[in-house]
Amino acid sequence: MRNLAAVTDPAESVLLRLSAIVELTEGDRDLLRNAGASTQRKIAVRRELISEGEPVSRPLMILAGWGARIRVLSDGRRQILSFVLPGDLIGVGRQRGALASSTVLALKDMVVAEAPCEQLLPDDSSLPAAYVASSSIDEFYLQSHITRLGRLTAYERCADFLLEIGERMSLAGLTEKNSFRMPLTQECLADALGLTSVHINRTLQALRKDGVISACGGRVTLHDPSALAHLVDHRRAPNIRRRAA
Amino acid sequence: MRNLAAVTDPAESVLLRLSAIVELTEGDRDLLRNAGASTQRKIAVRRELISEGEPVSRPLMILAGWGARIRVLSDGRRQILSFVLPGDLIGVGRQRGALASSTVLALKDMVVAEAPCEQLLPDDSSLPAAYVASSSIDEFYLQSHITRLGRLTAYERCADFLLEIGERMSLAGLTEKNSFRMPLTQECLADALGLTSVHINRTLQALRKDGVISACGGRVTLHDPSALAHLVDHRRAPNIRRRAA
DNA sequence: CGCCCCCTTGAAGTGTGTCAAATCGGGTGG
DNA sequence: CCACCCGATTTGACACACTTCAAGGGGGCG
Repeated sequence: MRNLAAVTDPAESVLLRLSAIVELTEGDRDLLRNAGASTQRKIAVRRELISEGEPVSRPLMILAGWGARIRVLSDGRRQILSFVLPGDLIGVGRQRGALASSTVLALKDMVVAEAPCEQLLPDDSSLPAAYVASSSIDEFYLQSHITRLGRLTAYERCADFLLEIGERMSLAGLTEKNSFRMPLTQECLADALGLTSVHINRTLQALRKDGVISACGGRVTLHDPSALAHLVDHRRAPNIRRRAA
Repeated sequence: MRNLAAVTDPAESVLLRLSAIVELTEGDRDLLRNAGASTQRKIAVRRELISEGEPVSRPLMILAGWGARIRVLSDGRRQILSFVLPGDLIGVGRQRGALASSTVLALKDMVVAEAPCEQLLPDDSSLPAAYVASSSIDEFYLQSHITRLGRLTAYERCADFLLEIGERMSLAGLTEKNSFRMPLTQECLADALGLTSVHINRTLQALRKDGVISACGGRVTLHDPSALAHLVDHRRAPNIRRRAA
């Protein structure tokens, strides 16, 4: 049972996600587990994990909770650039001391830990490769988000977005069948998808009416992900080693 | 005269851009100039520099020409994710052999060369730092693009976009005062900014009528960049060492 | 000269935004 | 256990930014 494991080991999501990217050595796993156990700290809702314009701290791994990378315009308009999920790494492959290009906000209480430092790894470690691959996956999702905002309708944006989150939650071992927790308000969805919360509401209703998703109590179920993926021409991240299953 | 220098040394734009990011050693400059002279090749318009889903080749530096990173949907809709300009690096900090997440297309005839290989650099080289910083700047621009598409009006999108391109051209030493060449069709602009070419046309007219830009013969002039930047809440890339001037 | 691509313009349609009010649901205090 | 409150969701009516469709014009190039 993956979910039970996630409870026992705080770094479980990170381990799952990274081993879907590269083959981790046993040493790597220990390093991650140790870092997860010894350097973890909590970030309360609404707190900023990283603040735009300030020097970034050490690279972090996300053990639990949801965050969002955001930009806020001077008149209050807000854009969510990406969501930060358990298993994700942030700030790896950045030069130390560089200024953050955007703010990362905790949407739910989060637990984070410091990612093992790249300079102090054994020679046979595959973590450097994992870090590089992890950031190319992040870049892929940024590109997908651009395409969503630029060329998809509201209906397609929602569907495509839910597919992506489902994929990412699955990588972190946080799905059961095609269902996962998604503790986002419709206003958050709106800020991510470039719409208003009113329109998000109507669009989600349309998706439910069409029977492609159901949602209740912060839990989303995709009824037929592959059919939906085909419908909205959804692309999955390349460079992920598909599980045998 | 910077422009004359750009003619004499093919790697001039790369040198200018990278030295705005980090302090380059004399050895670094030689490496870049040599690579620029010895490994350069041309890419004809409409040719793909990188093809989505295929393994990426060696990291490249752009010596001349314009390219675009694109995604195409199955029904023909197209989104331009970013533009590739002289001085840019592409594919640095990616694991060799990984699959490309998007296609890079030459919009004009391009000249590219292989970027000096990270493994073969002298210890005092600052190129690794430059590569890392260069890709965080790329990421910054992706984030800006998301914000443009998600939360700005057509008018703001165009203005913000032109400011960004002006900034980048200036880094590569390709501006004169506030004017630069921009060989993009309005359809390209539309595909980048998530609009139709018809609407781009009308929006550019509005910008001209308001006296904020003028454009003729593929040359754009921004009449008062800082006022415009303030108007549309434009943000410049962090981590760029401003020239003393 | 004539073709082709790109830009330009007009008129009409629609997806999404705006504004405002009602309802729901979960927490809190009496 | 009920009364209240607050944020989130839902609904309706209307407005408008942007799209669509279609036709015309301009400039480079064979």
